[in-house]
Amino acid sequence: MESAVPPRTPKPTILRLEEFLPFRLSRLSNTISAGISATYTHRHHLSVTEWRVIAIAGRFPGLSARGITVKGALDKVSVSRAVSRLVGHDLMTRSVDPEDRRRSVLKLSAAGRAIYRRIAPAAIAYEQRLLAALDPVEREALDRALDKLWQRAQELEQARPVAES
Amino acid sequence: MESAVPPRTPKPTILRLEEFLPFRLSRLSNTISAGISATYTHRHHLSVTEWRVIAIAGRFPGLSARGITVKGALDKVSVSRAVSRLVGHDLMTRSVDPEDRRRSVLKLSAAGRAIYRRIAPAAIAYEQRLLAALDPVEREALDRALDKLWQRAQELEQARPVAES
DNA sequence: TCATTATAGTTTCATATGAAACTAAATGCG
DNA sequence: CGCATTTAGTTTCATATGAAACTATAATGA
Repeated sequence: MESAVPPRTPKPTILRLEEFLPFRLSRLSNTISAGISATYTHRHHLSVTEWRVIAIAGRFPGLSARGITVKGALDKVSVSRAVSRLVGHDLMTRSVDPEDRRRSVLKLSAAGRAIYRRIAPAAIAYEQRLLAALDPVEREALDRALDKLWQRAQELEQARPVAES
Repeated sequence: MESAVPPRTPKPTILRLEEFLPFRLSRLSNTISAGISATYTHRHHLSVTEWRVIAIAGRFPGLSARGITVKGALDKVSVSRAVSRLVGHDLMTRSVDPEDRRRSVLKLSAAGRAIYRRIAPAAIAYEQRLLAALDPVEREALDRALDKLWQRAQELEQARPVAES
C-alpha cells in the first residue's frame, strides 16, 4: 500500500503582489484619490479630509463632528482640524448644540456651499469617466462585490483581538 | 409651438458619498490595510511601506530601489527610507550594481526571508477570509472590474494636465 | 573629450498624521 | 444629590510623509 498521506510539499506561498487584492485596492484607490484631489487641491487649497468634510456637511447639514467622523470613516482628530480650518476660512459655521453642549452643529456657509456646488460635479464627472470603463452589468457586479467585501472587512475588524502580543 | 428645449432644471448634483466609488474604495482599502498591518506592525515593528518593500524584494530579489518603487507604486523617498531601515535591521542587503553604479541591488537577508515567510501566509490568509465573502463568479467579476478600473485610472492620470491654474 | 542632460538615490524641510492625554459636558448609579 | 464613567471635541507630541534640492553616476551629443 502506498503512503496514505501524499508527501505534501510545503507551499512556497509566494505573495504575488500584483494579484493581491489589498494591494490592488490600495493602488487603485490612491490613484483615484490623487486624480480627484487634483481638481480641488490647488484650485481651492483644500486637503482631502477638508473636501470630505465639505462633502458630508453639504449632504447632511447640521451634523456634529462625530457624525462627520462616522459618515466619512475619518479620524476624529483630522475632522477636528479640518473643521477648524474650514470655519476659519468661513466655509463652515460651528455652533454649540443646545441639546448637548458637548456637541457642535456644523453647516456649510454660503461660501462653503458654493465650493461644494463647484467641486461635487467635478468629482462625479471623474467617477463617471472611471465607470465608463465598465458596462452596466460589470458595474452592478462591482457594486455588489464591494458591498460584500466592505461588510466582511468590518466583520474581520470586529473579530480582530485587541492586542496580539 | 412649445419651447423646443424643455426647461432643464439644473441637476442638484448631490454627491451621495456612501455610493461614491472613490470613497467606497478608499474606505475599504484603508480598513483592509489596517487589518493586515495588525498582523505585522506590532509583531515585527514594520511600517506598511517596509512590509511592502519586503514583499516585493521577496518576490523579485535583486531589484533596484527604483524597481521596487515602480512595482509597488510607492514613493521613491519612502522606499529609500524603508530600505535604509531594513538594511539597518539586517533584514536586507544593499550593494552597488556594478553595471550601473547609481543603482542598488537589493535582496532580503536570511532574517528578512524568515519574516517574509512568516508574514506572507498571514496576509494571504486575510485575503482569503475576505474573498470568502464572494463566490467564484463574483470574484472573477471583481477581478475584471478592478483591472479595467486600474487601466482607466492610469489613462485618466496620463490625461491630466500637469498644472491646472 | 568635454559639456549638457537624465537618472538613481538621499537629505532637508515644511506639513500631515494619529495615539494618547486632556477638557468639558452628559449620563449612570449608589 | 454626588461620584464614577462615558462621550464630544481639542491639544500635544512624536512620527510619517513627500516635494524640492542635492549628490553621484550614466548617457547623449557637439
